[in-house]
Amino acid sequence: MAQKPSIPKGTRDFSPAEMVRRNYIFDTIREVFQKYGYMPIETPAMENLDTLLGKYGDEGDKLLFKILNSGDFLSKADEKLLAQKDSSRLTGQISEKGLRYDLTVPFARFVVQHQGELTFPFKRYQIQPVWRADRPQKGRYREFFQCDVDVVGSDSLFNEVELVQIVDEVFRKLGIRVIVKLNNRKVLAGIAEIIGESSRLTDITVAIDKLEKIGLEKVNAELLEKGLSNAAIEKLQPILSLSGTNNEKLDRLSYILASSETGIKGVNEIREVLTILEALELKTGIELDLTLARGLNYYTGAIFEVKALDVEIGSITGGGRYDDLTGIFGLKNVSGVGISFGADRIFDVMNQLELFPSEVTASTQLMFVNFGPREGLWCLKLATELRQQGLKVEVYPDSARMKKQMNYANKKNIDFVALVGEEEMKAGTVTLKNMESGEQFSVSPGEIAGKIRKRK
RNA sequence: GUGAUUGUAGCUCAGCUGGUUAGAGCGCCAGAUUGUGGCUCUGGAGGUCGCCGGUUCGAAUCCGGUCUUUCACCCCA
Repeated sequence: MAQKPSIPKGTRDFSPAEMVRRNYIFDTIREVFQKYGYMPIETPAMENLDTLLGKYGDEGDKLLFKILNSGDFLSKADEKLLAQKDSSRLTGQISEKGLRYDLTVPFARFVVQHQGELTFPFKRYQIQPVWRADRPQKGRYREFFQCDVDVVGSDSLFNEVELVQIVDEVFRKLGIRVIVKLNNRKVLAGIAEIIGESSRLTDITVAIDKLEKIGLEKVNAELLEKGLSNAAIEKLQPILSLSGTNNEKLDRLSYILASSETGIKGVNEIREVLTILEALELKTGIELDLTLARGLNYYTGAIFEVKALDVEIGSITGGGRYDDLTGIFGLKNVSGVGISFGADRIFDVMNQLELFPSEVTASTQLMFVNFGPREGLWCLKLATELRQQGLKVEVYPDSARMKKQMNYANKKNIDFVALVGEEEMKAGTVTLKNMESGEQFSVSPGEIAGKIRKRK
């Protein structure tokens, strides 16, 4: 052992057992996306740094993984900056590429760059890893997968509705009970407006987003610290403590926000989405939650978040509408709305609740023990036939000691083992052994498939 | 970026206030059983005690640094 191998902080290997489960989640999500007419795209792991910088706020810029230029990158760097060890300013000279931070910004870039080839409204999904140089902690990694669905080029609220339908269908298929939380940035903007703190919208949303986690008092304390007036915080209280059914909340809100044009627009949008959803009779519960803010600043309309009902884990899916994401890349007036499924957290939820169906983890159904070249070849032929009948079959590659071969089958949880030695070949039979019960019988090759299928 | 925390065999961990050849369980390999896995028994392999430096006659043990693990904050999926 020369050195202990390891992987970078916050990254993970996935074992076969984990991969079949992860793929089950990805496949399920993909299938639903396609059912609604969304098509897959992929973008490079790395983007030009100027595509990424400035899109996620100062905090986000810090969390970008930057890629060193190739070659003698230092020779072109500014001597003074080098001498001063000014890393932040030096970065621009020695790095021009970075790993993608999310899928939404690369998607916006994609839309602008390929606008001539696309048909709008453009519906796409994208399942790829993203990277953040965050410090890892519970349920947070430096490399993780996002499953995004977005539609751009349509202002219709039908799109919001459709995304909720997709959420409903995905989680129903996976067997996870969830609640969809809905809010609207326009409502939040309206609230900021009527309490006279329009310019502090971001501070307000970041603070009230924590309401559930840290409580009303601490939220107020944070708002005060951010420089909001006592009067404004006072005015905010009845809004934060709003309760009742969705409709009751909406009625109260339209009264409170009456003087804010933006606020009322937001209320109406929520009302319309909820009304349509009601007509569609979804299984998933939908709750208007004013404290739902989501950090991402580019959201301008609806905001979604999905929480699992049976596990404490935070949100497992989230998204919203952004009116001008492509604007920064030079394409104006293209509105989009999308959501992102958090595959890693969904995985954790399903594991905890043991929701993975047994077929998902099923391994090889039949393994032929290898007795030697002649027997092996005979088995290879039979295995080929059985595979054509849809069975999962393998032939042990080496004529190793039988104990070793049986052990392999046992460890791999293989259902049946077939023994074909000299005797069986002469008699034209196969000795089939059920690895679970240990029972063993002699059958003809034609009976094998039936015996194995009967077990299910 | 801030504050804690962890690191000893492939894995999970023990190793008392520094003292001789660093242990256990599980796993692995071999045998009991040369065409039969899981159970049992017997034997065996496997460790520069994360790394670098310091204190000391002597360091897995104490000190400093560094990396790593986990957790909270910031932020976020």
